Amino acid sequence: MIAMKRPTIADIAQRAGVSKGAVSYALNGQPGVSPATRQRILAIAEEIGFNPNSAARALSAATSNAIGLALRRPARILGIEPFFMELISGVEGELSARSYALTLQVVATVEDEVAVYRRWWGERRVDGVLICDLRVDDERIPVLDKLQLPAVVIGGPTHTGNLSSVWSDDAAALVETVEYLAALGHRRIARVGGLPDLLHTEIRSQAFADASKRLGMTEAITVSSDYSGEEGARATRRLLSNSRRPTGIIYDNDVMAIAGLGVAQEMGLAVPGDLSIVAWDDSPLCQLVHPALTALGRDIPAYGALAARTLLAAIAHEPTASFQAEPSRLTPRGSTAPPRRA
Amino acid sequence: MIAMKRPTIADIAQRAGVSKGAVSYALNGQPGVSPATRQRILAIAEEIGFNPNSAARALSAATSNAIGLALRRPARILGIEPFFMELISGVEGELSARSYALTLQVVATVEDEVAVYRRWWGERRVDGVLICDLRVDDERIPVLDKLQLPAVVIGGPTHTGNLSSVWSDDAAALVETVEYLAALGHRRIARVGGLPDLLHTEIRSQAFADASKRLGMTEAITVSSDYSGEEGARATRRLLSNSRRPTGIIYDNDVMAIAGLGVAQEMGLAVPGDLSIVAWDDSPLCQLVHPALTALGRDIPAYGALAARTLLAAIAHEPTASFQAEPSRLTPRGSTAPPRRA
DNA sequence: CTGAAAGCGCTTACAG
DNA sequence: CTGAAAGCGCTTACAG
Repeated sequence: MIAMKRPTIADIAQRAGVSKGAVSYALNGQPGVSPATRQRILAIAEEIGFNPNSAARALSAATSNAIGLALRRPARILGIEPFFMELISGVEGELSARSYALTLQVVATVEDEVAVYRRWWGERRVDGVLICDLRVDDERIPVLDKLQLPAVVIGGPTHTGNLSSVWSDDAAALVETVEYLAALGHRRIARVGGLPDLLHTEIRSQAFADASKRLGMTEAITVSSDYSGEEGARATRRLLSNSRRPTGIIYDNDVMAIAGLGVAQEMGLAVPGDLSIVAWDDSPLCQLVHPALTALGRDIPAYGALAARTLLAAIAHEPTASFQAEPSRLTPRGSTAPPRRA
Repeated sequence: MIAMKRPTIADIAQRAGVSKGAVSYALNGQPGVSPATRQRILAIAEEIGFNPNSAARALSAATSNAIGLALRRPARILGIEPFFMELISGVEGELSARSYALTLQVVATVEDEVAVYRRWWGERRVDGVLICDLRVDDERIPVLDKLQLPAVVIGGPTHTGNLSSVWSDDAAALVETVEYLAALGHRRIARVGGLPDLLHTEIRSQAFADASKRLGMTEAITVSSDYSGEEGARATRRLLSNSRRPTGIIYDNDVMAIAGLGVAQEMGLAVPGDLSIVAWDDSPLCQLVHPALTALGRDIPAYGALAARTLLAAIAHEPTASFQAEPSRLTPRGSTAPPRRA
């Protein structure tokens, strides 16, 4: 068999006895062809297994039908956080329905990340990007704004410049958690927070401080970390070595919470008897350990899908806004209980 | 400020006083321009921040400068396995040096996966693809072959049809592990394997059976699972409920090993006293738990980089071959010890 | 070494 | 409703 040239709209036009323009209109659901002609064209396209050349389409329509996602975390940490893969699968659910592709890039620094955006936009590789890990004073925002690259922030809702965002109410979730621990009888609680310059860390820290003060907690400190297990373990060790150690700890991710559980066991403390543990971003990991971890969870794929829809709307120049996803909900499991009387 | 049109080679040509063709040659390092002209063109391109339109380049060069990766795992499982993110970061290290992009797609079924390949290739979205999770009788192989879509298999080295592959010697790693457990004094060991229709599962199962027989193990059974924590826990419970329970278990991934550790603790068995645990695909997760897990690890980013290089060579029509990556190496930690005398 | 031109496969005004 | 044609921004033979 001779290697066949891939079919083009010219082939379809020839077989249907119409112009290439008519084929284009028919294929794209545009007006300009009669229903009968459209049917015929569609049937031929289907029959010969036609797929439009994305480069040709991109070149003439000035649209790439791809969106970009740059992830700036060390591979070591990226891999063990289920968050991103779940987010990605939600994003793709939305994209593939419209034949959009996702271009992914792992970057090391914010300079690299910004360079990737410039290159992608300059090359017309993507029609827009999704931004993660919003910072309090985020240098990406002005760059994106200047570039006029359509972008949606996953996070916020403040500090997003002119960009739309999708966000969930972390403060509310944290208040719910502190109230839950207070109701169990905890008076000394701590929090192992994520990277301190991330906006959502700031929001959570503030909510934690406010809620614990309001509820009459005698101590309520936040220790910063980088989401890695090692840092989570180190922070836990420091907290538990204190003579007035906390009876409950809230962790900003699942990985650190699991590391914290390991440290407690290593130090001979019973969970939940001596220490209650709450993990943010519930994931299957939380149910792998013993006891299973009480966790704050949300539908991350739905969050990603919302972000993708918002970005697609921005790309289509539809009026967009910032959207609030559902807040994280607390699922009590075996790692939380009233504190044992000293 | 007026929104500026993005610069094209025509702009550069005009400013340099040469033809577009000369600009193209200069930019792509082709012969056909004098060193002085090339310098001048490059300087102008740099100055005005020129990036070639990827669609135009793709259309005329019939190359997309992107490769595709379709991942077929439920989002739930994909997220908690560090393997893929580490693989991806290794792949990208190789791609970004050559300005190649990675197009990622999460799929649910093999039919969807094959449909994605057809569409990508039909649309000329990608120049080649990387294939994971090779099966014993893999329907993707003949499709890719027929499509003439350049592809490299991550896995093998057998059952890859005409495709090149990168692989590591799982059998050797498993033999090393069984020998290690035997040297510690274990006589009854078990294995919780991955999906049974994956080729590497088959290879590991065979090696496990052979090695344990050769070393005089009285019992050495493999239980199949799907890599999820729930299945790992269930398999562990079943194995440990046996009156002649194993004193050591090898798990095909980290997640199941951690779940198994949880089950042992739940059943009141000491690890490593009553049960030794070995995890495949060492990851930071293995050091999160207490005791830390003895694990088989390899440099996954390097594995991904090798795969990317091989695919790029295949795309460039360079002669390619299958490459063997380093085998997994065993890192003993706290979860393995001589079995306690019953 | 350089220029002029065709062509990649689409989309989209513009005429009929 | 349909056709003929220009144009998107590159690459690449083909002449000079």
